[in-house]
Amino acid sequence: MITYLIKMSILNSKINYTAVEECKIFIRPIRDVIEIIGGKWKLPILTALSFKDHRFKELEKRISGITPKMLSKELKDLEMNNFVHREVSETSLVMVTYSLTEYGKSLDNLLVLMRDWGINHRKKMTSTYR
Amino acid sequence: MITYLIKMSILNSKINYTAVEECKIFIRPIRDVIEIIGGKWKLPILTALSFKDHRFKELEKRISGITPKMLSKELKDLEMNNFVHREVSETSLVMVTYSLTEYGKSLDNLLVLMRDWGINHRKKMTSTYR
DNA sequence: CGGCATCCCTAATGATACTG
DNA sequence: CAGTATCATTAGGGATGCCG
Repeated sequence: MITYLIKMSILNSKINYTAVEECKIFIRPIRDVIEIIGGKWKLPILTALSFKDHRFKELEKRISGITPKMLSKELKDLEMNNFVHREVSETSLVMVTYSLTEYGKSLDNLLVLMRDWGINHRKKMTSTYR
Repeated sequence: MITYLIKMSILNSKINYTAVEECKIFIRPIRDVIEIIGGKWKLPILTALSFKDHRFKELEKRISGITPKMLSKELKDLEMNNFVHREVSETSLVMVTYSLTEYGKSLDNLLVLMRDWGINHRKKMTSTYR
């Protein structure tokens, strides 16, 4: 029988595992993270919202190059994951305001770690090859 | 004049920043990370190599669904980033062995954090919507 | 204003066959 | 065995225009 063991570590442990484990236990949650913050526009949107709440049009103007279609799609994704709050207030015109949720802000810790790792990696790569 | 300030935090600080800052300082390194471990096959390859060194054909068999073309490409990427070491030894047949480098193993810390965040997020999402 | 619907294009991946 | 070459497919976005 195959023994199913959960590794606390992913790459440093010598515990055997099956292809199933490889996929489900380690990879899926990491993929989730990548899906959540990956793509071309998720991070620009999140950082924009971290500064202040934005209306749809404001975001569109601030994030240069984004189309309303993509903005709409990405905002929906972020809202579905509870990172972004969407609030409609009908004055005379339709007005929709997007804001970061507390949960959205809690992404920050992870983002900082990823950023620092990335900065370090880039340093390493550029210093190695010259 | 616009003041250029580096935020230690990404989403929790109220310091203003320009679109340039948004892109270059925070987003690019995070994108780097995503590019390095993203894609369909990078993580399966890394986890496979973490267990033991593999030859090309072994990886191809172990990682179900991958084509030699993709395997070759992904291995090249990983090698370029210094995560994977490629060693050719000519016995009677051509034999190429791939292994994780120490630097590749150092990815582990970050992967564990991402995984744990992802697991937690998935829990949160499934408990919320039922 | 805040979006959706439609068409379109390219880059990434897959399938298959082949080579040193 | 360890890949490469070629063709076929697809999905992620862009461009544009329209609607409540």
